[in-house]
Amino acid sequence: MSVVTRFAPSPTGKLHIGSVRTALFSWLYARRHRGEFLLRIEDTDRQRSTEEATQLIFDSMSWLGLEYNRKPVFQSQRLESYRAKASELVEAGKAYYCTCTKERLDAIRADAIAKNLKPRYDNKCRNLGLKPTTGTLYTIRFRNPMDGTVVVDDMVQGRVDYQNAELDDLIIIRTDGTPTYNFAVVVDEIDMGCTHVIRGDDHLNNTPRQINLFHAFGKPVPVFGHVPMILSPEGRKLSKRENEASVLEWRSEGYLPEAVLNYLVRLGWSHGDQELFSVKEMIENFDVKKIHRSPASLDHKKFQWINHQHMMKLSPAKAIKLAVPFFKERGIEVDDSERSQQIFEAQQSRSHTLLEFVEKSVYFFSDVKEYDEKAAAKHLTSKSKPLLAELRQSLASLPDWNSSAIHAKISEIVQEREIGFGAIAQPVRIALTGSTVSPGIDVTIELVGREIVLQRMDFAIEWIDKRSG
RNA sequence: GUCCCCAUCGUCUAGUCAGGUCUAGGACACCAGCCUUUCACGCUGGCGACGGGGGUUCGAAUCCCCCUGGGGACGCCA
Repeated sequence: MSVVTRFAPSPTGKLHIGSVRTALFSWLYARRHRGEFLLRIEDTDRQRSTEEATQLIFDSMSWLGLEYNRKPVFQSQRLESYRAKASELVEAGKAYYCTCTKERLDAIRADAIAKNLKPRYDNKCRNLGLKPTTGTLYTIRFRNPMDGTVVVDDMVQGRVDYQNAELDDLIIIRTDGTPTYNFAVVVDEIDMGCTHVIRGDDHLNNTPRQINLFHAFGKPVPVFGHVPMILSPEGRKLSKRENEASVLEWRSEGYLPEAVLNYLVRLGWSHGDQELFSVKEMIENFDVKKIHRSPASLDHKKFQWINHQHMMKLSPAKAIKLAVPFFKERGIEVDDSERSQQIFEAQQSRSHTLLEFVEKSVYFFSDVKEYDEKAAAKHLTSKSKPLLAELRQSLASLPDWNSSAIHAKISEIVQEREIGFGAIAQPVRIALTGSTVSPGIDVTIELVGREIVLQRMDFAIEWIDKRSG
């Protein structure tokens, strides 16, 4: 039988990276076994589900390249199926109508907690044989077995046993006719033909209930794999409110989708000592057995390093294409010219993210508005002024405008005057970029372009005059 | 409270299932040095962990028990 996995997020906010990782693992598992990967939107909670959140899920999946094989399934469009399935169970005596009010349920729950007992339904309606009547609110409850053991044979967690006595009769259809989570999931898993369910380990405790439901339907139970959660850098639970919990936030911070996947796949999973993976390598080497059982914390520095490694593999043409929107946000139009690509190549080893590349490269594309104060005070002085002036004249008449010719010219001046390379490089760097940080000065001069270089050097010389005068 | 899961450097992890080759390996970070026109990249070296206590065994990071610590579940949320 071929493998079918699925990702089933609820559209109630940002797409959490913990969820994204389970999506990745499910996707990887399906790809690895040449099976199918499906998407299901769990939107039965009408209060909390939103269109925007649904769109966010689609956007995240497509940005990451996590493609699903069929049209997404929306639980909200399957309400009739759930009701029909619930009726089936009632007719078979495996579920029953319950007229207990929310208030009564709250009361017995409060009572149990007060007595330090596990809160559970008291089975009041279990054997009443109630029939639905118009005018009274009722739910449908699953008749859970009273005794025996449910075994979860988990791909990640191993074998976990639960006593049926620990479980109670869960509501499967609410008073408004909508299904509850545990029920809808089982019906969907059956209808969608899911063979493997990989999800967060916060669902492990739901699994025995769901297994009983599968049994009630007489259907095979899928293979489960419960993966641990992702913790914040402080080792705490990652709240949905936190920005770093959202993948799309990572996109706007300039991270690459393949790097996000690489970072996430290494969180809780390993393949020997290998740190860097292409998507192809992940698929080839993915093995659920190697998923850790313990939760992992986020580490931004390592994420940045991984992103940097992927930045180094990026072709200049693609990098510019990806960076254009970031420049645009800053009001800078950048084309895909040869020059733009060379600028990326010059900055590639200095950029952890696309955003960092853009922020460090604005002076190539727009005016230098001001100098770094300290740097200017140190390097733009009456002492460096004649050096700037001499280089400016040489550059103005330099026959070949390329970095090696520029480098040769600077070397010439430096040798004549018997000074260090930096004595001239730093002042020029500040004149051209406003700061002490840039690619090699020869490359920087070349890529800023002759006309602008001359302008900025003139301005720097004037600036020195004004300062000292 | 009850049930369930987890526990190797600061972090991600290898090693745990089949105990010895582990005075515990790799990566990120950090520190020092090299390279050097700045910043990076790169290179070299350093710091740094088996949560605690009992067992079993000739031998335990690896197996068992207890403790501690962390997390999850116990909803007409998912």
